[in-house]
Amino acid sequence: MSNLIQAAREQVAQLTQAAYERAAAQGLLPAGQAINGTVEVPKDSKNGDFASSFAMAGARALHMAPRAIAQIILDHLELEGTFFARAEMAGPGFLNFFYAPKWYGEVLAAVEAEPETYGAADVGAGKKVMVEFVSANPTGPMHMGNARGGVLGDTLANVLRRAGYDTWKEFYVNDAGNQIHKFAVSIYARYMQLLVGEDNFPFPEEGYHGDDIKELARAFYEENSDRYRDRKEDALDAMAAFGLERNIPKMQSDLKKYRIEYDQWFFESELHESGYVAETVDLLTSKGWTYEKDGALWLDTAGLLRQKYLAEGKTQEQVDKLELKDDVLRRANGFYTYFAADIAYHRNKFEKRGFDLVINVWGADHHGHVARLQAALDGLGLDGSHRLVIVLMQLVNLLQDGKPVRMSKRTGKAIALHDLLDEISVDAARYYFNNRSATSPLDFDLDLAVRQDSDNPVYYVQYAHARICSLLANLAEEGAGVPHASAVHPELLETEEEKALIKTLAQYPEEIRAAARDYDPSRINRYLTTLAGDFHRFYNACRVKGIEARLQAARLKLADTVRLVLANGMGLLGVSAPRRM
RNA sequence: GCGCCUGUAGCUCAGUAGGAUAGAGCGACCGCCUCCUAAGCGGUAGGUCGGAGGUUCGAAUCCUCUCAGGCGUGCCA
Repeated sequence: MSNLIQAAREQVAQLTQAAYERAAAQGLLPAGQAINGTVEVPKDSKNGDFASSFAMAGARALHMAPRAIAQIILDHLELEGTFFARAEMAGPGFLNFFYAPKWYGEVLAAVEAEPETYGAADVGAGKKVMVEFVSANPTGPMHMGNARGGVLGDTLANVLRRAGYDTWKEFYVNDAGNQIHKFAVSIYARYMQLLVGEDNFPFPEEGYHGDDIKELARAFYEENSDRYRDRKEDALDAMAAFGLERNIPKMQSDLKKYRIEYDQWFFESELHESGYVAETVDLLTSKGWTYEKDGALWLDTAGLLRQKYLAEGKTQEQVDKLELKDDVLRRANGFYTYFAADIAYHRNKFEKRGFDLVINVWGADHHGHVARLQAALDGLGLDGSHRLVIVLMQLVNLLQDGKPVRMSKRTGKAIALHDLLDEISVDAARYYFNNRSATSPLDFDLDLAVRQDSDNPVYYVQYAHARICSLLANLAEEGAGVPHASAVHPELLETEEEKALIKTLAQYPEEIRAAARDYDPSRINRYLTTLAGDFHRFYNACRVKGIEARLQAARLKLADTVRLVLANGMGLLGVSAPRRM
């Protein structure tokens, strides 16, 4: 049990309950009442390390004033040998508990016992979870939205692993379907323009306008000359393959530079070629969820959603008010839609590969697809409503000189991920894109980001780490090594700065747990900023070098413990922990 | 119209499963290195938590209504 906050919280509840029972046995309080008081961490540490609302919550059941109850509980508390040195009554009847030195010592020992994996939780219980993220179309370079999604997904997967999940990172490559056709048509148009002149061959309005398409056409021309001039159908197949063969490795290397590596790149084309899409659609048909209309095969999305919403507790009246629409799975021309392939892909995740939980990181502009995909999986008996979690990420607003720049892959104006990494460090980019929860839109001002050297919060955290490393090196030169936790006298760490710092160290497992629970890795950023701040304040208030030996040892141990937790957290973020700056 | 997300300090955002006097960073202003890294620290200024009702000992947090912004509502992906 390395979660000492949780352990102490539970102890408060037990101590309070035991005191109540002792008082009740003496007839001072009515016996046998079940009272659910909460145990909170007060905002102001003057109000203790924990506050129990037992007396207020029990006022009604016990027929007594909260403060009277609190006083009786207080008189019957037995704190000998616990994590707490004392307790007092305050305000409307709060019972405030204060840590004993023993607890502070335990925190240092807990980090020492498992520095690399400190913070581990078992909320995942070994469940197999897939995090699918970025999954950008391979028809062009990745943009800022992909950069944010990449950091979010990668960091989330790291957090979930630490929280006890068996995690798997995946990139879904949309190498089939209509947009690949448009991709090929675009390359073909640029290719023909090379051969006959730009004005003599029209570029399709729906095509991809970016310069990267021109470069692909030129490269294709250099390999094939004019061989494909009058063979458009053959050319499209060849060009699609050519473009993907160049773009996909580029995406892989860009992401790798960004320190993102996947367990698997899953190709949509495999689902089509193996007949798995057709099989999945047939399965939906056999379950009665499809019908034919206008030559196309439709999914009864409206029916599936009604069933889903009623199961979630919406009333019939509420459901009737919704405007639910059905979706096409197979067009009249025999081609399957993206939606059909997506259902098949997710069936594959659950049924074929046995994932217990699937998390997809999507841009918020795709939110309209969440419910219908979950409902379709429900229709297959895969319980998508509970096992498929979509983390919707608000989009990145790209700013230049404080003004918004429209991002569009079609017009080719997107700022590419590899351009970003030419401008700012991977550390800065990864920290920046994880600095807000997914639900809040992120402004990215390129001019600011480039200038953002010392202003960037990542340096604040890294600086704390470097400072500690330097401190440790200085003391090592004097022969003062970091002591074992059992040799530290925690009662010497008595300033507010030292105590606040240790409490923040103890908070780490809680942050991991909450980040995993809420699928919100940006908590780790905020936590590290807090920890670094607490350290900087400690460092400013408490000298380490050249003081009394036992106190120096205790503070040295504290500083080293902070170093370990900073490095641990930065590891989750994929940010480096420098020894000097 | 309907659906999802968001309204908290000048700006960008937190607010831990309803708790005590609502916080941080940036920006502004005033201070702190003969001493372990000043990429740091302290202080000041700045708020009717979009608005109105309701639930209860207690609401930024839960419910209803309402206002504003973003996104979506394809036989595109």
